[in-house]
Amino acid sequence: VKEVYVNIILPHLSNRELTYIVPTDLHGAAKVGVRALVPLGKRLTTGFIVGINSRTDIKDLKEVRDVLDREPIFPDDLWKSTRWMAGYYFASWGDVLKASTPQGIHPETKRRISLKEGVNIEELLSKSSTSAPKRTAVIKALQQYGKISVSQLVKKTGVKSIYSSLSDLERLGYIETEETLARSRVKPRLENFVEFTGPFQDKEVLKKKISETEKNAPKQVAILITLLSRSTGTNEPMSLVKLMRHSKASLSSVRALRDKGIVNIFPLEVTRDYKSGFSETLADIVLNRHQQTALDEILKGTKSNRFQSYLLHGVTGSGKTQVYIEAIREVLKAGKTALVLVPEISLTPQLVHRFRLNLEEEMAVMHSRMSVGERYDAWRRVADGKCRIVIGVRSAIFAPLKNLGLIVVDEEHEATYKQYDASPRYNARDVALVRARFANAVVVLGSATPSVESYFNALSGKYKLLQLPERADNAKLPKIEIVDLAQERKAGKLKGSISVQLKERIESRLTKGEGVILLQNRRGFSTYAECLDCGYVETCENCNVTLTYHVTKKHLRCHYCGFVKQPPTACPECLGVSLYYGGVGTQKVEDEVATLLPGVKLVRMDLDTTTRKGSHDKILSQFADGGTDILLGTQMVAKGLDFSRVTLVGVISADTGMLLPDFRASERTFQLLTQVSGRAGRSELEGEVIIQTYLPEHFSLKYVLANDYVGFYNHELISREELDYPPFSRLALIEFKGENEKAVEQCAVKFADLLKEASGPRSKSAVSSRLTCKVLGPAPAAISKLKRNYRWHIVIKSIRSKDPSGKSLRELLLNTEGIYRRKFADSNVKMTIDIDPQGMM
DNA sequence: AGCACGCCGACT
DNA sequence: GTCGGCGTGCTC
Repeated sequence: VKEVYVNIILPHLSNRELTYIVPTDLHGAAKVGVRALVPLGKRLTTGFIVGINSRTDIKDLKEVRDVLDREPIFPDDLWKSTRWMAGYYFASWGDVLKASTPQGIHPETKRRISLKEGVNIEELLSKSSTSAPKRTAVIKALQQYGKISVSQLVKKTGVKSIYSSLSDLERLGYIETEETLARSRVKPRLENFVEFTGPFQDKEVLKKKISETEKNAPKQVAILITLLSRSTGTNEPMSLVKLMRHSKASLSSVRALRDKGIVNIFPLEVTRDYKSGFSETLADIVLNRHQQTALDEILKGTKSNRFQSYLLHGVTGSGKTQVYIEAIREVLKAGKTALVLVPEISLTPQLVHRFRLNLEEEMAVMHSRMSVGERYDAWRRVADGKCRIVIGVRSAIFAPLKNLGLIVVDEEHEATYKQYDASPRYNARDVALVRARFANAVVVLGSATPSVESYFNALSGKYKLLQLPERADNAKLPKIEIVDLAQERKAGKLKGSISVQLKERIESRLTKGEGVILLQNRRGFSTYAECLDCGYVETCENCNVTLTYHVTKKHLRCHYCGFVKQPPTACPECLGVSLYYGGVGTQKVEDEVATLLPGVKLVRMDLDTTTRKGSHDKILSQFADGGTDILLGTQMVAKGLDFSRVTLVGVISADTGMLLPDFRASERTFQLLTQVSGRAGRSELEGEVIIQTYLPEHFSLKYVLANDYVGFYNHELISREELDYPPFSRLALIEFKGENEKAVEQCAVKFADLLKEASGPRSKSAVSSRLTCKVLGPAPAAISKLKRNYRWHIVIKSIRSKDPSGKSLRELLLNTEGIYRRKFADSNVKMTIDIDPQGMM
């Protein structure tokens, strides 16, 4: 009998493949791309088969326990994309594969621990309480929580390296462990439905029955009428919950009808589907000249069945969405599928809604607020080919669509496409280009304010540039005006953060019944709390940042780690009692508006008011139908909203992001201000924008004012070139963090030394990174301490003209990382590599 | 990640 | 010698 071996990739195990023997009965089932259940150490876990061999030199192999899929669960283009990601982003392929499948579909054994029956705990505790604190903590936790997993036990006790204590306790017979194989934890959701039984599907029979029942059971009649009106002609079953709600009847009434044989109650599988509470009616839309030209170009690409990429640069309100929709329509007609990426679903309810109205096609919506079950359902519907359109956030790039024809990346400049907090640290926009290449599909990157990198690529011919220079409904672009706050202050006219000019404009718009949007890109009340006597500023215990005062909760809070404390009654340094709440957050603006314009209905939209599911929709629909006059918020209010009644946009302070220590600070500011300005005047009503600033001379503002994207781009490009920043280089950010400040610094210094050695003028490396890479740092990060961890950064700039493919950067990093891990790595210091980082804070 | 193993200091 | 804590390194 021929032997069969498989190479398996497991999450967390870097990129090492492990080899297993395939038992004869699984020979047919083992294929590349399917998952296998395999033993690892003393547990069972799920891995991906990435190779099949008929021989191996490795001895004492374990056997594959089971094969979990009949066919590969990824289409080929996605499979290849995940492998590319692992290489490009320095992630383990296993981590990428895990990130690209819904949680809970990979079976794994879980160990659960409990106290053994009949053990004298008191005796044990008295014996070990002083000499063995860890054991004591474990026993007490088990006493309190019963049977729990090791990870929970670690959380509850706060004990690190718990395993030796556990094995001792087990050996001594105090505890026992139980291994359970958790099969897929997510299950299809079942809901009860109600329908008429056979005889009562006849209307005459039913009417007779209704009049018979009328006198003694009014509730039952209400149910029957509701069900009848809902299922006219079709006899379609109705959800039990809905039926009860609409007929205001109870379950017992429905049951009574079932017992009489009039209705059936039965479970049906339902998919947990995203429904936006937002509504809008479908207008008859005819593409204008520019839209049509752009669409025609895109369709040339889709018809060629070859990879092609486009940058759709359309001013705010130019109707990019309609171009996407028409392109998708054609792609579907050709029997292919489409993927739409958006920065954040809850911020773009109108986009999703417009897709639903325009395309009569099942679509899967994937966003960050979905439950595990919802994610699984959406993923499965796509994998089973039940829907051909996926619209979703960053991780939707992993949607298992087969026969992919088009990927749209809306607002391609948005930083949310980059995952920075966990491996794989990928940018979904860039992965979209790679995936489309593998799939021979078309990519459309859309934005009113393209990223400098993308516009550069478009001008250099890497992408085809498509322009929508006019607003779709002939609306004019808004008039933008700057208010110099420094001058206002000097003239003694400024009290608080709202200038006289802005106040007057708000009043005049409100008297006309029009809507106002106010932007202040800081949440909370004040951004710092300072003692007026000695200058002491309240800072976070865990992070090197100031605390924000929240007037709603009356506490100081850290926006990075969530640390909360009460504001001090006296200064802890000098015992002074005059605490000054400086810096302006949305809550302070809210207060000022209430004082300045009494009686005005304002709603605040920021992270603090939108934590609950559906709160976005609520706030927005209220504002849309005139229930509120002013929508005030952080950058949330700048994105994707399209309300015709908004005629005035006020920017409380344009300066919040301008001076951040990040090479993209100007770009971010330009984008935010242009985007928020675009919210004003979207129909016949002309819009105006007031931007308040202490830096009226800043070049970003000048181009915002002139509505001159290209001007901004040209200006910014020069400084990018001077400083070797993207698009002239590719960046790698290497971060070191840990609780021991000295150790973190030492690791960073060591790593930087290795880098400089390898990339310096005397380097002998084969593909020399000499002169192609520049090393910056090591230096403490801008936020030098975060969640108790000290942080140091190294930045590598790989010059594109000398290293176009990034090959020499990769080599430099791989070699250096190897030496570092072998010789210098300190387990108390965590090192991460972030390729193409978005923020460098 | 999850787990075992082995080293080392404190205590018997 | 033995026990308990902690760091290191392997998992086919």
